[in-house]
Amino acid sequence: MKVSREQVTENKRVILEAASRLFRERGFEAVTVTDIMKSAGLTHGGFYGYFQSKDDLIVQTLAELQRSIEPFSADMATLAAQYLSLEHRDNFARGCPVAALASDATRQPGAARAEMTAGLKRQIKLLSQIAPGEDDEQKRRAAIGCWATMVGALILARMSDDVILSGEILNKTREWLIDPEARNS
Amino acid sequence: MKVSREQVTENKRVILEAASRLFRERGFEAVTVTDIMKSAGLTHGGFYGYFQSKDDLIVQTLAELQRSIEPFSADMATLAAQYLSLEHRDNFARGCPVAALASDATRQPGAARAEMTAGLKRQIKLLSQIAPGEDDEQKRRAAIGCWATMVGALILARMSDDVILSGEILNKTREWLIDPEARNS
DNA sequence: TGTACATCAGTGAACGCGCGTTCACTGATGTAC
DNA sequence: TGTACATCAGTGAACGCGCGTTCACTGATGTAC
Repeated sequence: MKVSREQVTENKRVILEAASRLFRERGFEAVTVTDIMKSAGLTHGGFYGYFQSKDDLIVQTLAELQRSIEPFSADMATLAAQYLSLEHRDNFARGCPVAALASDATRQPGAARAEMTAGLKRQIKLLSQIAPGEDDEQKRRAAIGCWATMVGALILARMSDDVILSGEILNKTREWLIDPEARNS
Repeated sequence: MKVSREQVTENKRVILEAASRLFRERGFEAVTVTDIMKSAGLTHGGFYGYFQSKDDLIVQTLAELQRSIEPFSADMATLAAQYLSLEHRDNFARGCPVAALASDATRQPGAARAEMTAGLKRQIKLLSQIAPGEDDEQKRRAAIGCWATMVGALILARMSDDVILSGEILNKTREWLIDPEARNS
């Protein structure tokens, strides 16, 4: 049965939101079109009224995630403490898409890679604004270094099935990252 | 046709080697049992004489990769330069399994996660031996921090389809990591 | 050492299954008068 | 404003396909004498 134009707009939003959650939880391949539509309260057949293909959905989901990146209000130390928290580690669905989809995104075809790259550029630019350094060059270098460190540590912490090691990776990386005293002394 | 006992041992080695390469290139899901056996010069039917299931192969492949980690002879700066090189970025098949299989490994069932965790522990222990620091505590923290940074940077560099950005991520992270002057000054 | 036979690694057709995708149909929406 | 009709979003059965896995068969290996 046909639904109203407002409902169509809302449905597309809900489908993209469900896809965004499920992809981060289980990866692109393990999530089926039926899973996503069911999670959005619809049946699988209607999917192709909204998207050309599953690949198209992946691209639009990444585009949406990329657009939703906002400037950071906190400083780098606060951001690192949030990013490297146990809550973020355990919350795949609402957490960082780069960490959740790391190796999956790398293997996607062109259009998805392009959206991911646009997101990386935006993230680095925004991080540069709160990164330490005397000039733009130093700030950008610090932004890239800190960003790589946070993403890497979250991935390693999620990979470990030993909760002690997992927590240690998050804590030690945070200390190492934000406390200059603890680093090369 | 039956083959000799030596050939059987050799075949298992070749299958594991092919799996190790293909999994790093394309991920666990995208590689089929047929792909692996063909790459090892055999047909898919023989696979179940060597492994109980595809999951069993994944576990044994990770176990083999973990066992092959050797102590580092270079210092941290040299290691970072190798790890964050264009050659390593472009060579998935022979490169770091942690970076190549990051999000895939996280979603694997128990036995595979356990092998991955054993590998992480071994890697951190060996890196601690060449990490900077006045005592074991500091060395271990530096090992974890450096390791997270290298893994994260390689993943980000591989994610970007913009070669300029990709190279910049590798170079700036290397500078940021090994040059204390360039960091918080 | 040579021979006859049991063993079993490798082959490739076949299986059940779940996936992405299609399509005829349904019935509420939106429009023309 | 009310009515008759065209539109089209959503449904669910069905499709082709490729996957992991099984199995009857083949023929070289390894062994017993």
